[in-house]
Amino acid sequence: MTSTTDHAVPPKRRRDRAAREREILDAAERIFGERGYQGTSMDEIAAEVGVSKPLIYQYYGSKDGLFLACLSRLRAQLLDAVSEAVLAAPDAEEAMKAGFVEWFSFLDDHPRAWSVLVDEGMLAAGPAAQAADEVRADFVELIATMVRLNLPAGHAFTEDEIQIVAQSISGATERLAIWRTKHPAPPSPTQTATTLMTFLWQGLNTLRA
Amino acid sequence: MTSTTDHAVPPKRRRDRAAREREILDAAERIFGERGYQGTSMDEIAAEVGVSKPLIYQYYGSKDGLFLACLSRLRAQLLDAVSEAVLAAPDAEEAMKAGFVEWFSFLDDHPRAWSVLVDEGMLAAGPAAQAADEVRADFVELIATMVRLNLPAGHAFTEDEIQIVAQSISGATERLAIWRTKHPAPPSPTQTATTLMTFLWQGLNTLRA
DNA sequence: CCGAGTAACTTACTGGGAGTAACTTGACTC
DNA sequence: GAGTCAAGTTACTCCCAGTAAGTTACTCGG
Repeated sequence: MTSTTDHAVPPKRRRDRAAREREILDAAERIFGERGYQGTSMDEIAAEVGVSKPLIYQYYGSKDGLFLACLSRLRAQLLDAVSEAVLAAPDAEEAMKAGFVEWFSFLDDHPRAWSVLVDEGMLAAGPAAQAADEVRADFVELIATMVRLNLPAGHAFTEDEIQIVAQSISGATERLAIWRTKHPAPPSPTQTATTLMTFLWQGLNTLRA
Repeated sequence: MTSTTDHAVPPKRRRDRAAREREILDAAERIFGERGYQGTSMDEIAAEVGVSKPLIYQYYGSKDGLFLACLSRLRAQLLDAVSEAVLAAPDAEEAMKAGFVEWFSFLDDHPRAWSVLVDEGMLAAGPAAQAADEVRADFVELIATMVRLNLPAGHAFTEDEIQIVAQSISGATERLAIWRTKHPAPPSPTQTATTLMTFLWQGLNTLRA
């Protein structure tokens, strides 16, 4: 008598591809976030999902591919949050500040996301590098747009000059995010954003006053 | 007759520890610079030096340890070059600009060094992470010193605020260095430094004028 | 010149993890 | 219920970081 174990534990049913991909991505995001890229093995992720390793390879191609997929999704969420804050602001100055506040807040509220983002340097070499750059480029473009809006109509700035400014700001925010996580008692997102904003807006020279 | 093969090809003589360590470090720097951290195997470095792998482990402990040693030496050279430029300048503004010019120039002239520096994110996790941070911290400290010198004597800035500014500038320069390597025709070190300097000094707001 | 001691160095291995070839199982269609 | 195709698995290979245990060259006191 096939002792139908009570109310039928659904014993690992098959799911369609999209659902499994999401499941795998969720698990990967969590584990990468906890242990970092190097510290995570594909077997571990497979075990977590309750699936075998080759399935993950079938869907994501490689460890880099899976990591990149996590990275892209997280970056997109972050970009959405920041964009929303920026668009809701009344003027350029407020927009930039709101963007910074949201950036630091989001990272405070999503520590796992954060770890994945930090590890993206891992992809510096290899074929995934270019894809990783493109993901990051969205952010620089948002900043560049804000910078352009802040310049007078007939300004004399070249595209390279605008890029230099936008890249600088992007690099600054990323470094500050890292700094805050190592700081025993980091300044609040608002405070950090305010100081950064003042500095970027006024410049070093006028800070003397 | 021990046929002294002509003018004695020294057939792999032993060397004292310090000399071997330097030899290993040089080879490691070159290969890490060419293939990146992940793409380099310890066997490869060992073969390059003409020595067996365990010797490298005896001297440097681990792959991370060896990489960190390369990183430290390169960072020290870079810091020296930049410090010298900064100290030779007549005032704070010139000092900062000279520092930026030297930073970008050095990285242009030492592409291998550069690749290693980019890959330092590789150490984000693991026990080497803290050591890597300390190496980088020297740079931030140099910048922080310049920032402090530029502020009036009885200023009202907290240490955290100064750190925010210094970290931002450091992050900006690193990101710009990466940007320049991907740029098909990057602006010259002087040009990049000038634009960055103007932006940092005047601030976004005054750029409008 | 010779043995003892030591530092430089090697051979030969383990373990773990990325990636893959080849096969099986379940669900749906006609 | 036979055919078919996607979902999924077992059972490997290879590569590479790291190590245990031994061997060889140099040095220094006698």
